[in-house]
Amino acid sequence: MAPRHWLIKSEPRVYSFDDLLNAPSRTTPWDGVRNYQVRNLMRDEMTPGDGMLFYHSSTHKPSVVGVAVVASAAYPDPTQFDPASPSFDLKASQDTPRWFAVDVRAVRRLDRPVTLEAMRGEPLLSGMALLRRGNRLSVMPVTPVEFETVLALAGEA
DNA sequence: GCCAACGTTGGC
DNA sequence: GCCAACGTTGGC
Repeated sequence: MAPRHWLIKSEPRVYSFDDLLNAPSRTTPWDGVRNYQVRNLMRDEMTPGDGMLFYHSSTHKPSVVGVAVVASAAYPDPTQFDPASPSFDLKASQDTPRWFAVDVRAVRRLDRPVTLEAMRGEPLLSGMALLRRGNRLSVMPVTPVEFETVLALAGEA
């Protein structure tokens, strides 16, 4: 199957694209996801090599700031089993994990971040899941055209 | 800090 | 299975 594309949101005060660039092997587990739609996307649809747009939310100028890649298949999110983690889930067990994570690796920072405002102004992105009213998913699918259009808005060929 | 939108929970 | 209450997200 052709590689798919995704957009992942993160609050930069919590975990920024720079944090990912500075992580060992520029890779981190994308764990702590506690939304079933997102869980299903990660578990059932993500494939290593899928391209990702890294989006900073809840900040002055919400923007896509970097490109990343899915770096592992989905695996049970260890934080669900850790009573010390804020993402601990009493109802999850090793036999029947509820939550999944994938590893995410930074590819490159965008020369020019692509702001939410800029994306709203681009007709090719009019159907983008991120721009739909009321959408709050932290991971969502992006079409190949949308992916390339965002890169074009960032000044990349 | 406000508030709209939406997911989850739990009583019935 | 309904739905009100509550919590969270995230742009503004």
